[in-house]
Amino acid sequence: MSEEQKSDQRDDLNFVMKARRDKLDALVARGIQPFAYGFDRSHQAAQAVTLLPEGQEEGESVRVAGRIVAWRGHGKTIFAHLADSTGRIQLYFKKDMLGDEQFGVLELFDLGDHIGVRGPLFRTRTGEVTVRVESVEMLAKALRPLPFGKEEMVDGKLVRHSAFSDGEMRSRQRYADLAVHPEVRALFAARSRMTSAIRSFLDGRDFLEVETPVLQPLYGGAAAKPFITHHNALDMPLYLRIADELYLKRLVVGGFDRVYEIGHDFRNEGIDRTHNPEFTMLEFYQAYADYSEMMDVVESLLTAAATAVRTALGGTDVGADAPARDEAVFAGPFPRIEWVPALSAGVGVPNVMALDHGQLIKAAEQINVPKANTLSRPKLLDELFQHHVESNIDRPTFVIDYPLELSPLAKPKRGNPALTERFELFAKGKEMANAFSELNDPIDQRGRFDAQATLRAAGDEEATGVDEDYLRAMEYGMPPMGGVGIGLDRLFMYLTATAHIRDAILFPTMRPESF
RNA sequence: GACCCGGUAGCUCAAUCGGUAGAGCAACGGCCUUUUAAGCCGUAGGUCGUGGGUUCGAUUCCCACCCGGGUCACCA
Repeated sequence: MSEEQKSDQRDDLNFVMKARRDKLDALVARGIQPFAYGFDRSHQAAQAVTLLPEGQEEGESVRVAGRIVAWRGHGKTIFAHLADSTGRIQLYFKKDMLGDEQFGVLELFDLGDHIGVRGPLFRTRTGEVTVRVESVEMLAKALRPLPFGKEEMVDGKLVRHSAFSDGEMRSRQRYADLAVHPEVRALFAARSRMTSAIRSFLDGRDFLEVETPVLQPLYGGAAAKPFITHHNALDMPLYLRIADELYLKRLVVGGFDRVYEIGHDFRNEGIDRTHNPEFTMLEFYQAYADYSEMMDVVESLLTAAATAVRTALGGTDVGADAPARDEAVFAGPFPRIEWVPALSAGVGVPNVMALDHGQLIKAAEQINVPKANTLSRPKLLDELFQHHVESNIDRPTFVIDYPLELSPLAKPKRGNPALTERFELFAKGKEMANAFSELNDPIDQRGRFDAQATLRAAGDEEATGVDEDYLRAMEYGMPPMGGVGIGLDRLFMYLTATAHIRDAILFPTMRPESF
């Protein structure tokens, strides 16, 4: 930055920020360090409030720290609220108590400043537990006003006035969103608890958490457009992974019978209510298990995740209608319905697989699938299934035994090679998990890779190449195994009834702002 | 990518059938020693998303673009 720009900086600030800079200067002039190194807290806010038993008027002295979130001056007294990660506590400043000099410094305080205070607890006329402040320290001056709204309790419900509600700004400036919205913090805290619970669940079943490459020379394990980057020293392209699958299964070849990974996958596709270019995927693989064993695992895992979210949300206002809050939703066993009979019943025919292409197009047109006559048979079947079955599923339900033509990565079903040993878990009409008895025949696998390579050569960007290294691993002998993939953003959205993925991700991908 | 909606003060919003804009909160000054959307009096604060066009005059009408949202397409 040039000297010229630097000197101009203050002139560019709006009047609100100028006033705060002036206060900062005034603090320094009075010998007060506006950005402290620490503060010796005795209690968190929520904890301090509980220290004064009902009926007691005066209590012990506490030291609490946090952000000023409300400020009501009355001349020679001031009431304020201080908020930390646990909650808020009222502060009472009195000129007689602090003395002229300390009380005068309070003129230089603003909403959003971090301060630390010390003083005894007491109960105000209205019964609120409050700190009678005997000393106060500035911990960090806020030079930019936070978009605080005002709050009011109406019939026991919190009503916000002039709240920070612009969705774009809340996503871009998540720090501000979190700073002024305790319920947003509660939601993301619940997400963290959900992830922890999933880790504990898998760890408890002897799964090993591993880390596999995000930068990959070949991408695979799903059908999606990748992000491409370049490694300078090796002078070669690298892809950001679209799935963890192939590396995790290499590890099972290596003798780790149960592995899982929680990490980001990257797909270079559109952004909408349920898609973010990077998202959190859980994949886990269990040697010697088939898909029916994995259904039991998924059922327990989902219940553990829901319990964690329910516990974390606790008494907060977040997600009153969240499925996680209703224990009954997760009471097992989850219903299991077979793909072909379910769809046949939905369409109203004895066996949907017996329909020819023309009949499928007709059925698709009846439910207003656009350009139905241009779609392939698998795509038509999928459209029909989404409409007649998926969208009607409310409580967690396993759909099992998909047609082979819809499931190129799954092993054929024992006793019926037209089907595969595959299940998907659905809830509220959305896919929660996808799992198979994993293909472990390297000859079959090579054939499927070759087919992909042909598609790729024909211009299908989502088709993958032949992964010779993965085939080599499989040729060494890959035990049979069950594998499951669960998109954690979507799982969390379901559990908390969050409608937009951007509200389930702390920093969703957005176009950059110009500054 | 297509279509629709939006972008006005720090925040939440209003208005202008074309004559350079208002409110509440926040801010600033004053009064107020138990308030809690504190109150009362006063003050200040805006390149009306950006760039062009039409016009005596554009925040308003037209065009393009940027940013966001929605619907659709895409995403097995």
